[in-house]
Amino acid sequence: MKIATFNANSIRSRLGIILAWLDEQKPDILCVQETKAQDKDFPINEITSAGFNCVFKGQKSYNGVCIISPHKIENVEIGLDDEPKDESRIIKACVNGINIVNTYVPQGREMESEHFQYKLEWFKRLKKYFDSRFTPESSVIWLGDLNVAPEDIDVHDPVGLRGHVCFNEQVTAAMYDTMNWGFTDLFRLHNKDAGQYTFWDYRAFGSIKRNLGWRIDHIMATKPLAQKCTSSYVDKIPRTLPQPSDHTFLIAELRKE
DNA sequence: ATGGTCGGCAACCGA
Repeated sequence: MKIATFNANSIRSRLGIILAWLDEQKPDILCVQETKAQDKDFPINEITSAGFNCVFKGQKSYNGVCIISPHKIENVEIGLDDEPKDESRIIKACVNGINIVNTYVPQGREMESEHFQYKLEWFKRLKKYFDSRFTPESSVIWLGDLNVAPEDIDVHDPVGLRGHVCFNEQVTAAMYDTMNWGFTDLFRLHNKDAGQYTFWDYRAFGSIKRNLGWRIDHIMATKPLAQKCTSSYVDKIPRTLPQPSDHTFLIAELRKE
């Protein structure tokens, strides 16, 4: 069982990359965030023509999430339970008996802003969401762009970046609190070294070449699934480049049984 | 270094 997550920053402009990756990697599940397409503009025909099922929810210009799988996608739910539902930030489905919760957590903008408080609150609401549907003994994968780098080893400059909306004590506590409901970080389970990133801010000069990265995308699993996880790693496109890259797929592999 | 660059979408917003 191969499960992956990818922040597309527009699924339409990354469709070629996604279809090539699906064809090559043949994952069981690919979750995408920041599809940036309204439902009427979502490239569903291209994806189904490639042999995949896909459920999605988007909005104009921003956000947007989807779940892609060659398998049957069942029990789809969109949005959080209370208002604002943020329908284009969370989509849930069941694939081969595994519950998949794909989230695009609000970025937060500035520490002092209401948007950051909203981000902290979002993690609390997500914990309730898990609590109302599952138990820690259920088979649940929670993955996506969580917009949090929890540890010093998850950013290129822990001193300079401390206090950023994606790297501070409060936001880490908020993420851990939701994780403590019953999730294990599958990537950290298999990788203890620093400097393993999933995101490079292209606004920073030469961020990719200089490897100014962040690990803000995650794949979490409840205990029963974490026990079956054999590996987790970041797949970088294009592969001709050294370590950092433009596009990163975070992958976790689970034993079938 | 308080900018930088993308993408959506049609003036700026968001990351």
